[in-house]
Amino acid sequence: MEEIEIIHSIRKFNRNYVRSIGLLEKTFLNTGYSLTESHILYIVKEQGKTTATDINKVLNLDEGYLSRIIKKLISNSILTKEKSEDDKRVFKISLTERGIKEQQKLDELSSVSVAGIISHLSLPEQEELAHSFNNIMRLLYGE
Amino acid sequence: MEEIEIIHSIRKFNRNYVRSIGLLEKTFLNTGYSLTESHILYIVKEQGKTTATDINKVLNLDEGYLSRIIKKLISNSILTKEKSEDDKRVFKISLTERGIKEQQKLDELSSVSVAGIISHLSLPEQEELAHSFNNIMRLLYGE
DNA sequence: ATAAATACTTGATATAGGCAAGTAAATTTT
DNA sequence: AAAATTTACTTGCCTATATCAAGTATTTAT
Repeated sequence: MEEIEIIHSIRKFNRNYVRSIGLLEKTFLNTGYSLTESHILYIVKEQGKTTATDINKVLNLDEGYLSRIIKKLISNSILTKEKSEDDKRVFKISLTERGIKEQQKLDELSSVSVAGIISHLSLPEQEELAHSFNNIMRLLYGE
Repeated sequence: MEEIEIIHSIRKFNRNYVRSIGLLEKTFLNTGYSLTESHILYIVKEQGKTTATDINKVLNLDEGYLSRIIKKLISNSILTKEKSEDDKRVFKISLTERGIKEQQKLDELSSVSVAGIISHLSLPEQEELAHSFNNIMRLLYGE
């Protein structure tokens, strides 16, 4: 296979996939959260008590933008922050009770959405699909 | 493989890929065009003389939004429109000379960007990658 | 002839995202 | 140990992206 074909395959995928799966829409699965917000909540769930900086090691957002999103999520009682003991520049961020529930709801909705997208496939086909996605992850990000 | 693992694989990919490849950024590859604008130009190149409706069969944007983007691209001399003969509600849209050049530039930049992303891989790995992307395209969209 | 559907436009508004400057605390340099 | 630099986060200001609803003109269906 020539490089031009390889690039062509990837670009074709890029054009189609992101849009078809709704990742460009302003609100994520009509939840009232943006894709970025839902990613932040996912990361806070994963990392437990964390910091804006640590969140941004994953997301690489504009710092000011991230700060504002966190502020908003705090004012909506989804997140809380407390000043760190050892480094007074830092705020420890975590999910509130309500935040945990909301995150789980988003998680569930996301899974249902993906389930819908692959529902027309047989189980072997779904497995093949997962295998291809895993393959890409491994090749691009080494995991 | 269980369904939950399959869904997990896909969601993991979704979380990582879109962001890593820069498809969420406001301007596409620092070109001054948005991702959506560059998709529109790509489609007009592919379809030749076409219409807003036909573009939107691919992109599914808000009609008003698409109308405005086209308007902007026309005022920047990237696109032109002329009233259709047979259906007077319809405008035929096409690339101007300048539009053709701009589209080619975007095309080239996009390819270079993808080339960069896969540059750390060996050719066999790149082929495997392309194969995985093709596989996903086939399974999800039947091509 | 009337109603309904299609193709496109416009107004108003929300939200996402980007850039730059600024504060405060920690770390490094000299 | 004072000065300079870096790090963590915030705020102001702005633009672009996207959404929703209503409106016009033309075509198709009843």
